[in-house]
Amino acid sequence: MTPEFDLRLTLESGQVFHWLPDGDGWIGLIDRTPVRVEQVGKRLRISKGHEQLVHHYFALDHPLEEIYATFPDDIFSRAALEACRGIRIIRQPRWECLATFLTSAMKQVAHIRAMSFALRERFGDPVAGSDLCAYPVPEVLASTTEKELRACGLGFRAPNLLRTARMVTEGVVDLERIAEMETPRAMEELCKLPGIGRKVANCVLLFAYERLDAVPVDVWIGRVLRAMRGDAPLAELEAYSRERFGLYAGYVQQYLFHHARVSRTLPA
DNA sequence: ACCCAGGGGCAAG
DNA sequence: CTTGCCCATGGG
Repeated sequence: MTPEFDLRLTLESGQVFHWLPDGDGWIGLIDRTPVRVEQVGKRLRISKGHEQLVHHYFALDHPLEEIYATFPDDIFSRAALEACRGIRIIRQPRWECLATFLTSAMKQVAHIRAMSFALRERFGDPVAGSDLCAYPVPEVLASTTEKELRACGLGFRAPNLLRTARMVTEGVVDLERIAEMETPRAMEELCKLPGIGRKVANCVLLFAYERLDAVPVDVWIGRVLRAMRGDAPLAELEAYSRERFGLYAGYVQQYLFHHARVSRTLPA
């Protein structure tokens, strides 16, 4: 007996990029712990001993009904909620989330997955009891070369990941300390890192720092917001969405994003 | 062949 | 403060 939750939608909604289908369930790593999860009707089958970890990771404590009650009353949001009911905003490890979304710039979800797996296999530690590798720690990535990162398919993102890994390793930006900051200050801090702008920083704030009002405005959300409000610069669209979507704007955004992506009914 | 992808950064207007 | 352009790479 679990609260409202859709495992498949959550894992396929473009928040996280390393889970693998396994029969009727999924296998993945939560940081360095290998876990298997399967949803049977309303029940969740979780690999032995990982119940607490899985509940926390998938944020099953988020008050979903209360969150839905704050969704705006327009045709876009209602349709997205109808189609995506049960998606939760996952609590991701900070560095893994930051680095992965740094590499996401101008890439489709399938490519982000491919780069993530390449980096894990090339530079991450193998995890005992699974075929998966942990996401490489900043210290290891900091000691690679741009060429090695390009070999993982990173393209122009390679120098950014390398320099960001170095800055995090050197403590120029402290990912733990950001957790204590007010969101605007945390945003400012994250944007010091090369390859991290407002969009990626908002992804990190939403998926790794539990700032549930953060709205990453990518090309898809940009289309939805322009359909709702008319053309405007990105910064204005972000402010508009947080004002209009409220306390859980990041949740609204995630539903709009996934719905737009799978239905493809919006104007280009 | 052509277009686009969960953008960022920098120069120029 | 805005807009334009380039940055690699792979899939449709």
